[in-house]
Amino acid sequence: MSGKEIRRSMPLFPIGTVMQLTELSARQIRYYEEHQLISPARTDGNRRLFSLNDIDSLLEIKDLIDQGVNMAGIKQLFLVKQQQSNVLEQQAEKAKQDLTDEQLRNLLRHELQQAGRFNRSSLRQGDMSRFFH
Amino acid sequence: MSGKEIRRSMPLFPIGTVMQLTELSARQIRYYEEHQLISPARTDGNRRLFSLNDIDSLLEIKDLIDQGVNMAGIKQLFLVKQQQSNVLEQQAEKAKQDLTDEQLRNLLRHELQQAGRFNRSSLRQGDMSRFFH
DNA sequence: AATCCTATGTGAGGTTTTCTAACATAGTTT
DNA sequence: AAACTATGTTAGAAAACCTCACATAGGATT
Repeated sequence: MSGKEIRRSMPLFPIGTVMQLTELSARQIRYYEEHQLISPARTDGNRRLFSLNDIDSLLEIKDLIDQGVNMAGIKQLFLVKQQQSNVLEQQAEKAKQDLTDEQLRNLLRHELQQAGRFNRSSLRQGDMSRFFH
Repeated sequence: MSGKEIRRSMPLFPIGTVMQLTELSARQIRYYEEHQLISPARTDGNRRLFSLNDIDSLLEIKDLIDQGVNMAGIKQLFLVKQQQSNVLEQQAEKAKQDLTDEQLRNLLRHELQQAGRFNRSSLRQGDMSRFFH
């Protein structure tokens, strides 16, 4: 959960924009929320505001639905994927603890070089990088 | 005008989101539009939709206003900057025409490697890269 | 000092967008 | 055939946004 994730999770888009970006109907988007596949933020006035992550999820949902997966299946897939990334994160964390100071410096340097780029670790291919260069 | 510019100019955000992102009032944003410092798109229902470029411009406007520059000054600055980038683009275009095929292949390869990253050529320092990693 | 100008605040009245809730339905699944 | 799933559609209400108009503080101009 570094800075970039905070940014990618910023609530920015109203449902109308998301409809166009994803080519999903409002009904579909709300239905997926109802089934807890996404959890868009709300304004004070109770209107949904979606993040880039939400849009990624919706595009992923759309793909899976096209492939015949139902709500339950998608939910499970999301769960697994989340666990996976948790495991990877933990491993990375653990690996760091085993490093020498020298190695750690190298690692940090490389991570810094990565900053400022898109680097989604998604199973999908064409995610939001389609919309922002 | 490559693909990425199309993306950065996509109308996405309603004024409410832009207000929060820029900490400008709706009145201010509309006033700057009235003075043609920005030209946000409109929905079918006549609501403004702002792009990432619009938000960059607004942040730039805000900086300049803080520094005491008035509307006319900002307008001139924007004009100059646009001319500048036009010149740069022309130069780049001209340079390409003078290249050998070999050099051209190299150039294209490098440009492709750049794809998928943010690379604003703005005078400002902290632009939208603040919001998206 | 009186006036004008610039940038912004505020409010009214109207329209668009979104909200929830309900009912409808074509395809599955049981 | 009955039930379920995913989606469409509609209605009524509320939020967000629109334009236009008037107000005003602080600078600039006369």
